[in-house]
Amino acid sequence: MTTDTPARLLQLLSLLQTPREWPGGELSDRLGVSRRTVRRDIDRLRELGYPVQASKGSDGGYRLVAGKALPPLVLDDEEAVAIAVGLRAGAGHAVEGLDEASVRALAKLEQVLPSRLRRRVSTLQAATTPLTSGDGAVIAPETLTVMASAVAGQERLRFAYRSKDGTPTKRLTEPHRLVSTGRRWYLVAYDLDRADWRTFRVDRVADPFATGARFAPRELPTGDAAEYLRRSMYVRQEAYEFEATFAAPAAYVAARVPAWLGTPEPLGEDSCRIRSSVGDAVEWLAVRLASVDCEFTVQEPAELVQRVRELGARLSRAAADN
Amino acid sequence: MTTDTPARLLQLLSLLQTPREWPGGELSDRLGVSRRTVRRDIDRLRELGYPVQASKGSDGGYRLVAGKALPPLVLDDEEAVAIAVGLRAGAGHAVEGLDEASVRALAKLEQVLPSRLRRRVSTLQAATTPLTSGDGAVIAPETLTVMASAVAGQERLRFAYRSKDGTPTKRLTEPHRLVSTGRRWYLVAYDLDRADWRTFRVDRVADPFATGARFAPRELPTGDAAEYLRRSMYVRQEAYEFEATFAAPAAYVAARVPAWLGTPEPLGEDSCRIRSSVGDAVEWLAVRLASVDCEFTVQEPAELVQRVRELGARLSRAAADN
DNA sequence: GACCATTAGGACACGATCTGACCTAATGGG
DNA sequence: CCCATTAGGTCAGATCGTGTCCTAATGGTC
Repeated sequence: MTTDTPARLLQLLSLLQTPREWPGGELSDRLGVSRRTVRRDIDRLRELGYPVQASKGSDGGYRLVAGKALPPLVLDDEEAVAIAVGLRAGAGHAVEGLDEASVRALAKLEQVLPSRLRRRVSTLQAATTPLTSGDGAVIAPETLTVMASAVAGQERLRFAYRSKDGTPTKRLTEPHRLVSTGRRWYLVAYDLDRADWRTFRVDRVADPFATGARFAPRELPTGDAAEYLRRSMYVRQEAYEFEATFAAPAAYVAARVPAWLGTPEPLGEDSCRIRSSVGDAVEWLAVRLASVDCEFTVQEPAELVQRVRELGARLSRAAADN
Repeated sequence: MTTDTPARLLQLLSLLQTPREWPGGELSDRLGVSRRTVRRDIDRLRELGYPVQASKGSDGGYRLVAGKALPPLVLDDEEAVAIAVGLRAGAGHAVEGLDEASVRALAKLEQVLPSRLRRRVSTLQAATTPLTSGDGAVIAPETLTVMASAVAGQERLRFAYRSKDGTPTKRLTEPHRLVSTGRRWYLVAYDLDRADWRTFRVDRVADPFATGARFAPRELPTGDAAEYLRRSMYVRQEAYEFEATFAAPAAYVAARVPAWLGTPEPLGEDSCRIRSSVGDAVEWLAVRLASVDCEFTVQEPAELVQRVRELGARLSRAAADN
């Protein structure tokens, strides 16, 4: 009665998202309108493109099914927190090509997340393994979401940056795009003080802050942000070539190794090899190989071999002592 | 013009969820109504509880900020896929107390996920490390979501179950609740053939299928599903006690170990100890300890010590060969 | 087969609501 | 100071939504 039609439609949408059948009578009770109006509302939703499936007969009812477009998701508190925590935990090591969308979704969610839920998210998140790039470079999820919002909103971004040799600087930028390379995050931005394009490693960024000042997007000289990043990476030669052989079928190994690490090529029935290039996360790679749970050998690089040897010795000490 | 008011409100809500400022003029253009109507719509949203912040002056505009309640999330395709993949990946090892909500959110999302996106999700998900309970027991995310839907919709659930000694059986149940114990998933359900309550390990379930037949919820004899599970677990005595000492500050270790594994207690400036009980995931625990990246020793149980020793020897071989 | 539940939708009348076109006021930035 | 923005009042007319009647069709159960 007092609630108007649009509000009722939203409420109806949220009810229908519960995975169960709703008889018209129950809906009309909940919404406080007549059955006829409920039918009309369902019609309206259908016209809007949300496919409401109806089953006739006794214990029939309405139910929202998969359609062409995704309806607005109506989440309860716990579900929202679960998604936020899940995305934060996964933000660093998500599937290739999906991490940017993941951060965008997180930014969208956190933009409207009530503060009480925000507190719960950060408490729970503290209980999880922190977001590390593999070699201990920790990225706060807030950093990523603030940056993603600034990119989307075309707002200038101010932050502190620790350059490669460790000297701290302050930057004022026009953020262009956030790019992830499997394990590391980069910001491609126009540096206003230096009057040129730069790429920044996100794990070296501190206290990012959207100034609120809008800017008109510039044309990136190379065209694509990912390609621009690849070029500037290429100059720095950040990759190691590595090679490891496993005494197990390729499928077995593939299932236990993240895809961006490379695809195992079969060397026979019970043996396969991965050769690929990887960033400088040699420490982390050793542990990852150990978790495959089969015999293996490492060929290159020397650093990795050395690291595996050390880890083996450490484990032997751990078991021998006491 | 042709779109009616509720549709326009939903559209407006989706526009405002982009993290940027929207001037009234642009909104009125996009929505195809007059500026005055946009103002009125904004008013309506505010009355519905969605806090729309407005900034005056040139380049001011509207923006949706965090309020008391969570507005319906309007996601684009990529964001939806990112969330689905993220939740699937995290469903097995989510933070304690959040996994059930996480699965619920996933079920809600997948219920309305268009089929083209569903395909993308499963492709991408295949590229990720599969969902394992730590000791190789793999759970398909579909299994969890089908079960969650059946629980929520009070529909009977039919599935194949591999009992402890490996014999396959078929079950017809009234699913009551899905419970996660940090690393393993259980379904508490009323088994119709056996006419009694049972708990099922989800990793032993195959081909779950909601029959569509509704049922009236029964009273669980013990009251709480989690408590019921705990009792039937207690009988089976599934836990090992373990103890490990690290040559690093407690904070350092805490940051590199999942919280459910236990909290490190400081033993001095540069040393700490974790003692806790854990399921039967000894193989996996050894790798996890190795990833802490500091010297450590393992005291108990004997299986874990043995496992660490083996892993050390394997790594030494891996580095020595070639 | 009969019966009962459900969804589906037409017709109509009354009232509520929505919209656009005018106003004026207030505010922030350059 | 000027220009952009948001904010809101008022009014007339059209539009829309609602509840109360109908009737039809369908699926399950006894």
